Amino acid sequence: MTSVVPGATRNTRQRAQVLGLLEATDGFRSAQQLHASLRDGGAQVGLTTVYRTLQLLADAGEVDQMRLPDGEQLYRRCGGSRHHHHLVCRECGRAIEVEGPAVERWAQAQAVAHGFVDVDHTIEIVGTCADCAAR
Amino acid sequence: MTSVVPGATRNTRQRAQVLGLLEATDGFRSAQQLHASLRDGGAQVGLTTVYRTLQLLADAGEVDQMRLPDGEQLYRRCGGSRHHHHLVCRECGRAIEVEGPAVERWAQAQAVAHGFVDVDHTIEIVGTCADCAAR
DNA sequence: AGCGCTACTGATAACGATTGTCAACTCCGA
DNA sequence: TCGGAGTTGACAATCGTTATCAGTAGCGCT
Ligand SMILES: [Mn+2]
Ligand SMILES: [Mn+2]
Ligand SMILES: [Zn+2]
Ligand SMILES: [Zn+2]
Repeated sequence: MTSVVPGATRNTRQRAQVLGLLEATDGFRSAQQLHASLRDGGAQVGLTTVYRTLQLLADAGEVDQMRLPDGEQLYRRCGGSRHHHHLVCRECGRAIEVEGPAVERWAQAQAVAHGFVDVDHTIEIVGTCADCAAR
Repeated sequence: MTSVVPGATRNTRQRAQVLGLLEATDGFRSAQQLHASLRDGGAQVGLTTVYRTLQLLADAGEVDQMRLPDGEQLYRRCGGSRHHHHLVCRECGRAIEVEGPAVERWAQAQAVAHGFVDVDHTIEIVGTCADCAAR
């Protein structure tokens, strides 16, 4: 069942192209940016399909999602299956995956201490990368 | 200059009403929810003004902002001026302010280690509170 | 290889939260 | 009290995302 998109039942050209572009891209990109890149590259993919495929990939844990201050959704091919967070450049979108076992435990402990269950968390570090700062 | 909204030059009835409602509310609420509450309470305030006032308060650090998974913005009267984060109930919006000096240092250290400058971060813990879990 | 079922696609319309517009209004200092 | 600049609010516009739905094309089956 070697499917391009885990969870989906059919392998389509469009899904392969979206995932292919994500593989070749580092840093977070929006659905619209990805769609534009595909069209520019000659690929024939609808914007709706890009959104749908990204949602499938996100649900399957194959891509990470983050949100800009203005609410726009960004996507990025996700490294391993290990739980992690991101250090993102606010200028160029470059993203570095980071882990922090201590932070995970802290978040869980805070929630439990207040009687919360089914706990989740979002942690994002934003800054300007060395390259963009030098520019 | 005892203004209801720090940074603003004039004290208006509308701004006082918005801030007054926030004072009497615990948990995160959306601009539209706050507007509806004001109208229900007989207050005469436009939705646009509610948005603008919330933005002013957020810029002044008087309210905290967070975002639901669907992108909707939520606001909450912020306790002290100390930097902190929130433990939020996904059911009822109840919010508890939490601090974690170790987490702050971790985020800063991660960024610096990768050459990032002008670092910021967002940390939110989401779960179901004891009351909502019991329901 | 051919067939048929149905998942999938995509142009388009709809949606909904937020922001822009601008004439009318009202704080507030002089 | 007056004047004008900050503020308001009904309404229009924006824009990322989702819903429609008729047409298309994977893929299991024979
Ligand atoms: Mn990742
Ligand atoms: Mn707070
Ligand atoms: Zn950068
Ligand atoms: Zn609750």
